Amino acid sequence: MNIYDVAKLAGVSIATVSRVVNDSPRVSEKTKRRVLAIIEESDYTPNVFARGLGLDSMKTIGIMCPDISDEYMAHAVSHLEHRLRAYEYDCILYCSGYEQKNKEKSVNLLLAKRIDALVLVGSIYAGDGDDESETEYIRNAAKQIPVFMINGKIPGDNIYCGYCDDKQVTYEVTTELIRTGRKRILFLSDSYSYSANQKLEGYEEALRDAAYPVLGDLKLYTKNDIHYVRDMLLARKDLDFDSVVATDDGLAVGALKYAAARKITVPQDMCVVGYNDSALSVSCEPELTSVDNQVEKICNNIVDDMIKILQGSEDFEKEHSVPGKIIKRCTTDF
Amino acid sequence: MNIYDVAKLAGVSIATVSRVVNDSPRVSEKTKRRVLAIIEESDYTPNVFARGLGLDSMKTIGIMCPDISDEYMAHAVSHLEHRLRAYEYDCILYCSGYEQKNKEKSVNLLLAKRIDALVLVGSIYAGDGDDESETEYIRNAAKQIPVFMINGKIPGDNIYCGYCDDKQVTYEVTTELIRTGRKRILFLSDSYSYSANQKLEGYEEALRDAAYPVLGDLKLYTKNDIHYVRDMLLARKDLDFDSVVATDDGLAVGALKYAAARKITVPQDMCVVGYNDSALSVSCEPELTSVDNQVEKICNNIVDDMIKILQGSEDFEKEHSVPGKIIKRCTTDF
DNA sequence: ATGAAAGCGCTAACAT
DNA sequence: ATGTTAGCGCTTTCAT
Repeated sequence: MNIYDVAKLAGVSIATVSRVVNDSPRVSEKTKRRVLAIIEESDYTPNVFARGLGLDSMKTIGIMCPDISDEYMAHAVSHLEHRLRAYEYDCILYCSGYEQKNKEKSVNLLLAKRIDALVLVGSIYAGDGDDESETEYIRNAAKQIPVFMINGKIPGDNIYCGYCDDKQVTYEVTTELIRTGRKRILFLSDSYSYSANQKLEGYEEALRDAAYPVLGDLKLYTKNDIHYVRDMLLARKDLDFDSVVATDDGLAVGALKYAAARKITVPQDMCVVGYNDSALSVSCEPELTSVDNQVEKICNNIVDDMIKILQGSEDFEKEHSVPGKIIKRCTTDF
Repeated sequence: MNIYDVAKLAGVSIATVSRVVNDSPRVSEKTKRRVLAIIEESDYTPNVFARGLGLDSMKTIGIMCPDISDEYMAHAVSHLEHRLRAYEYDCILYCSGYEQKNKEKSVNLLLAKRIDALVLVGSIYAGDGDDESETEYIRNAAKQIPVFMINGKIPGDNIYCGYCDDKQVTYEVTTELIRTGRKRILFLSDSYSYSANQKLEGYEEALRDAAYPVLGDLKLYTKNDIHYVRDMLLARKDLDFDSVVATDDGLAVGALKYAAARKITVPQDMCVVGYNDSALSVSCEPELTSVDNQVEKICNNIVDDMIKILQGSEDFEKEHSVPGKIIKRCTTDF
């Protein structure tokens, strides 16, 4: 059943059917009703490929993330999908993995699909900020279609960014820890991404502002695996710390497991703060104080702006920064 | 840059370019090389819409799940996406929510996209097995394209199912609990889905086989929220149980929190078994014995068969059942 | 081995 | 208000 069949059945031309389907005002109420009736009873659906060919768009947004089974990214994708659906856009999902080569390849495959815009979820795509060539492929993509970053920031034409102010909130967290008497705060991270670097900056600035030394020993990079972190900490007998600022809840829970193994009481003898306010944070014992980085808000902002940009409007922000929110639970005494 | 431009530059017809692009053997090695060179240096990519229009396929699979922020579904989608990518299929993702109406609407929107096949993730789509009309929209979809269920089973032409043998493994878990002396086993669930019903059957059969009574009191349906479950259990002072079989880790962790609040020692005075072997199960304390329902295996099986079906091969299974695996941790004494 | 041309189903410019 | 028709860029059949 195509537009010709419908036209024939309704006794009109295909142009009229097309007008009806696209809700053009240049059709009389009467014919419109007749055509609509035929469409209804014949179960006609316009061929999206033909339409795409003509308009050079299928109203599809490419969403790329390193790993959809990561809770944070899954949440981001969930919000993006919902918001985009409200605007009648579809999402095609690419999980690129974490390797540079695959990230580049995925972007190219996605571009070949003639998507209307590209969303990159995860600060991993922003690189570590040092090496420009690392993000070259993103700037190239932006030459063809608008590119949006969730939780990442890279400069460039046609690139729009939304992120949590990780530096500020990590500064606040660290400062609270200092205020409540912590002397040796361990910074625990699992990556050198843009966002991890922001968190580190906030941590260091808080230390400096409190006239604390910034010690290399107290900055640890490890694998985001609860047991791995616990065992690693257990093995590092030289390490002396009375609190932990982690860039992810998984790392924080690992620290909690370490405390349990060493019979260290939390929060009295050790404070822990996680990041992302994930399901882990209420599953562990004691329940974890964590930072909510407002991914829903970021995603909604980005989608709303994307639609405006795709419609050619000028009324949007090139960047959105939202403040993080400290969710106080039981692993801190503030 | 389109096929005409490439043809002109290479001094051949568009048919030849098309043959080269599609790796047809009916092109001389020499022209092939020349055309390939032009394609390379001009960055030509075939227009997927035009190709889709001609072939009536864009090599795209529709993946639908109620909620991608659910860990289980996120994992399923992750595995599906990876496997499909290996076969050069793209995924378009729809999150339908849990309401019947939206599920039906989402399927129809997806069908209108002229996807090559549809994957339904989550036993929620299989209904509760009682009401046929609830799954009518799926059988209708199957009239147009093959439909695949991850963790669900509904009969019908062109519908293919992959699932974990939830009944069997729940039977085993319950039997172990009985063997280790548990008398009053609470069955905790959050839905009446196909899979939840299978688990219930396994639970009941185990009780019957052990000549235990099957008590209505001990079958509880609640919300999948850790604190909610804890508080609900705390409020039900009448309830007497010495172990819990939960259909999801979140529920199980809720039971654990209840035990902690009541100072009940786990596993000595109360055993708990979760389901899905999620990140929660190693985050909580003590760590949770859980059932791994082998979602990766199910997804891979389904995708492999899907490809065969799309290629017209007959060498596939209409159904895949994989056994669940009990991951023993610290909340049981078996 | 290669080319010419029909056809896929739609949108939109133009004609009436 | 409605119809006619030219693309959109590809695949494929049929000639050569």
